Amino acid sequence: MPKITLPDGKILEFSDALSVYDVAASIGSGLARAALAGKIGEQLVDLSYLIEEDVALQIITDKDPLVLELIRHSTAHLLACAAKQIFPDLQVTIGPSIEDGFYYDFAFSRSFTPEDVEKISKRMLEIAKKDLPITHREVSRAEAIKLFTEMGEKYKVEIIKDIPEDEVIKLYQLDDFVDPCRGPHVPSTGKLKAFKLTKLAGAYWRGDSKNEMLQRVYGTAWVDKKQLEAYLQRIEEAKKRDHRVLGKQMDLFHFQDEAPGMAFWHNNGWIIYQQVIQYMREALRHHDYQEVNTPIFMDVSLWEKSGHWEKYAENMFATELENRVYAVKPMNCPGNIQIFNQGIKSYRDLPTKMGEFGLCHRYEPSGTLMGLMRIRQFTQDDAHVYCTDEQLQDEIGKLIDLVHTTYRAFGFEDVMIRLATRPEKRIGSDEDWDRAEEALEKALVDRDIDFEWAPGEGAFYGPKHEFHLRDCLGRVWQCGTIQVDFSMPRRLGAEYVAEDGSRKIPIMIHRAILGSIERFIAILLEHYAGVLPLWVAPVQAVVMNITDTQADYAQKVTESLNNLGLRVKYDLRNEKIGFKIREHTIKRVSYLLVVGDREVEQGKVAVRTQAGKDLGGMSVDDLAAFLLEESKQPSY
RNA sequence: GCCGGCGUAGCUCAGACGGUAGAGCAACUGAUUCGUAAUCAGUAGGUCGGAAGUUCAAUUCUUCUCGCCGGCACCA
Repeated sequence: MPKITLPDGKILEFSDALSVYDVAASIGSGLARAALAGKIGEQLVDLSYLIEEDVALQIITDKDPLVLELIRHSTAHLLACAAKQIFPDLQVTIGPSIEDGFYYDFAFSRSFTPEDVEKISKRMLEIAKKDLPITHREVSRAEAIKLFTEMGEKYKVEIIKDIPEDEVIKLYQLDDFVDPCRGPHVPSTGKLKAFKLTKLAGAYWRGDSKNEMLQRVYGTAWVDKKQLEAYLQRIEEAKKRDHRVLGKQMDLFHFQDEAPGMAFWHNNGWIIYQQVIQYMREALRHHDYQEVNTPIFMDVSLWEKSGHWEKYAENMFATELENRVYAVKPMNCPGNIQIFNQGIKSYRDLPTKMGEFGLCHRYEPSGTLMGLMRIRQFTQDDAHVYCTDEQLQDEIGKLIDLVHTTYRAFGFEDVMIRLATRPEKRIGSDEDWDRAEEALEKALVDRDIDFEWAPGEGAFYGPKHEFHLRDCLGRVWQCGTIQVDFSMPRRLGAEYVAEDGSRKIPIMIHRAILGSIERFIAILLEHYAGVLPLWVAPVQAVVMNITDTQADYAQKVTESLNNLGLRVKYDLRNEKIGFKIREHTIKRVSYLLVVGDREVEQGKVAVRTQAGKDLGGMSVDDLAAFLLEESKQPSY
């Protein structure tokens, strides 16, 4: 006699066990038609789920945000079903739902071509149209293994063998396709109304590069066509703000074949670069840092001492000259310690904070390079804090605050934080790692900051906080890090004289806030779609004349603004004003200043924002004051 | 590094049973002097990423290679 509590508190009583679908039908035929699944407690269940006891039940329809995951997962099954029908000798593996969509990994004797994907997609549409039921049954482990062994699905057999003993094995059936799966799924293929296969890619079996590579087909799925279209539109829009596209439009930087993973910075881009560094430089001063600079490459012996040569050499560039091997720095820390080591340091000198805008080179695998986001030559806004045991916690806390202040200054609120712990490849004792990890965790907990654990992802010399920002397509990139290191100072002989006269080894905190300046600029560009805050914008305004008559005036206005330290250009070309406006709008110039006879007469300029807003006529003095105010650096 | 796709004018892209290529924009020249997202006309511009092979002939086919893009693995 199940008693069913609905979300509105209403209680339905039934004399016999019944399915979720039956409950929906008892409420109304419309609901029965719209129902896609049920939610019992926190658990999503199939419509066919049999309710035998008293439960709190919610009927899930396509209005519910939870349904997207369900639809995507079912669409992945649909994909596998279609693929298997077209290529009977391929093997299926896994196919989960992911953000915005799903994928399915297949093992096949040859590679899929885009045409294959086209065929599969067509078949998917056909099966969806037929509105075939998606059913399931429970089987024993032995039965499941037997079935998939007979089918030649060795990956499935492996998966089944890994399912915990006490878990029931359910086989979901969609047309002739059977897949062991936890479910739940939508009740029939007709519910899958809006999907599209999007990408073809390789992926290692079980995510391990030692295993064979499978073929992954990505897709996206939504509850209706309208949402699908909106999503595709969104992706198109996002691509327009790709920093690589903006880099060309705004004339910021370029890459060329001879220097893979290394940017050529043009004047406009370099202005951004310098503005960003300038801001950080002043923040350093404000927070009692020194600023230093160390060599780009040094004898390999130093890297042997630091542990890099053992743990990190495969990512380092090196060259042999004068019978000695020089390694190009992938990090600034060993060099930085050399500065700390000059002269004798007292406990009174601690904490010592040394910042360095250090140019690093890392030999990144070719397949990972991506615009400015992942490159081989970049500058870090690096710093090292040398402190005592007692100071450690406090210093970490200050750094977390500084990271947040800085991100806010650049307009970022959406920051994801991870705590990466000891990796397999590491130096230092387990006790040190314990202390370091605890200190990092405590700093976050004390501040009530949400974070995720990233087990095994720390640096080889210490655990770290990772601060992640998103790019325009939702990919997250690590920017800032705070790393606690007990090993490097010892290895490289850093020490200070303690109060009792003994020599002690300081703890070192490595920290980068922006991370790589290049990556940060890429994210900054995408975040603002190129329309940067005025204080970073490479061209803050362009003065343009309507006809030749105002050319002198335009030049004079430009000059007077530039004399105040603003970054203003003029455009006196013999072009219509609409043409000039369009061009500079595309180049993301912040303010467009039009001067015609009217403005010359009144000693004014007509001001228009990049977004096309007309701010009307302003006197040159008023304009200057306005621009100067807006181009002030944020506080630090 | 691995899987797949791509590489043609400064940019965005088209194209060719194998017979050495085209558009728009940009550039240049001229006309036009114009009020808030493209004025008109003309001119010039390419070892079709690089190397080798097949062929009478390769930018097109094959192999290798470099680079870029999307994923995967990696990302101290």
